[in-house]
Amino acid sequence: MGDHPLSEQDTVALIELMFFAYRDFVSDPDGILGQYGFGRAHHRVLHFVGRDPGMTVQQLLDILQITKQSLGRVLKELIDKGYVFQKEGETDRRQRLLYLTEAGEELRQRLMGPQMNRIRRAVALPEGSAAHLYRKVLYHMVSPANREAVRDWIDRASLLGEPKDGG
Amino acid sequence: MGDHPLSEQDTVALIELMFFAYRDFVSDPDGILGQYGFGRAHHRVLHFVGRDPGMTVQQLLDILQITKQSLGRVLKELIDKGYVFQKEGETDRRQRLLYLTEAGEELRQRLMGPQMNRIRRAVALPEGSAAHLYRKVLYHMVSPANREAVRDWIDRASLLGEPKDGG
DNA sequence: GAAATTACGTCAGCCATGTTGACATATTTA
DNA sequence: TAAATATGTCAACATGGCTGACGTAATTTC
Repeated sequence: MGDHPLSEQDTVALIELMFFAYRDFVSDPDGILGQYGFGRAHHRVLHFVGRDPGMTVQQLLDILQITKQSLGRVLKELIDKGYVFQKEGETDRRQRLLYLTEAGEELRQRLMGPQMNRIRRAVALPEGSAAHLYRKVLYHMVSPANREAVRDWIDRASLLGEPKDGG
Repeated sequence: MGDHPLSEQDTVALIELMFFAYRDFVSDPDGILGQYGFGRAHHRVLHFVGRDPGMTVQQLLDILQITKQSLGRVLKELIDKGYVFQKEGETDRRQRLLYLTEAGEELRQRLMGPQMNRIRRAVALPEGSAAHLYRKVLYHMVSPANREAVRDWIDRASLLGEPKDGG
């Protein structure tokens, strides 16, 4: 079942939909971020730190796949403006564990709202269980070399109900 | 059926997958583009012009949703390096209709190859008809205000088998 | 205990690609 | 003839990537 490859037509349509969907997907947060003098890069940091409070700088770099210099710039701004703070690691005092302040968590939620609505709207189709399939499809669109890291993140993140510390 | 909204957990996982998937989705073309001294912006122009040869500059602007100054820069480079050429409109001589040269079409195909593989791989799941659902999901992730334009594009592009002109 | 490695920060400069605002030219429409 | 349209271009600026180099504190290794 289902190993008829997609037609060229259909495949190209999906490529283009990926472009349009992503463009609009990030447009809501972009508008909010502007009010704070932030950009997309700040959003990513807020999001992932909020999901995994106490993560190290290196862990964040691994997820974002950018250089520490790029991260440094936005991280500094988030800290200076009071949305993120750092704590010295207890077992390894070289580490600067990352946490959101209350304002940071509020902003993170505010940014996530429209995207959650968008996802829920998109997945709430008469066909029903679109969510499961969609998740699989997006997962398989990640490069094989990155899948373990992505799966680790998703698995680990799903365990992070309560903040570990840092208030 | 299926109007139970997605759990917060699942929704956030999809938001993150969208980020990871898009990041990797554009990574293959990025590598190729580097060899030509081009970037993502050039890719978009090559792609859409190749899909709709003879389109006007304004049509391209509407699809990309960028300013004409931004487009102007990359378009000029693509023309100077011989991947795109322009033809005066026949009915309206103010227009500069856009076409790919042979080199442009070759590069476009080369850039599209890895993305087609990626989509086909992602959609070829045991569940079978993921493609249809996936298309719907991505479509519904486009902002309502943009859906008509996106649908128009997809519909129109599906009719463009043969180039209209321009050799 | 000295040396190497690691985690992190920072300075400086470069590049790609988006933005706004202003202005010019040719052509079409009213 | 006047106004609107399609396109191009100049200048300045912002964001967020990048490389390369260097510094410091802490940990690990020999």
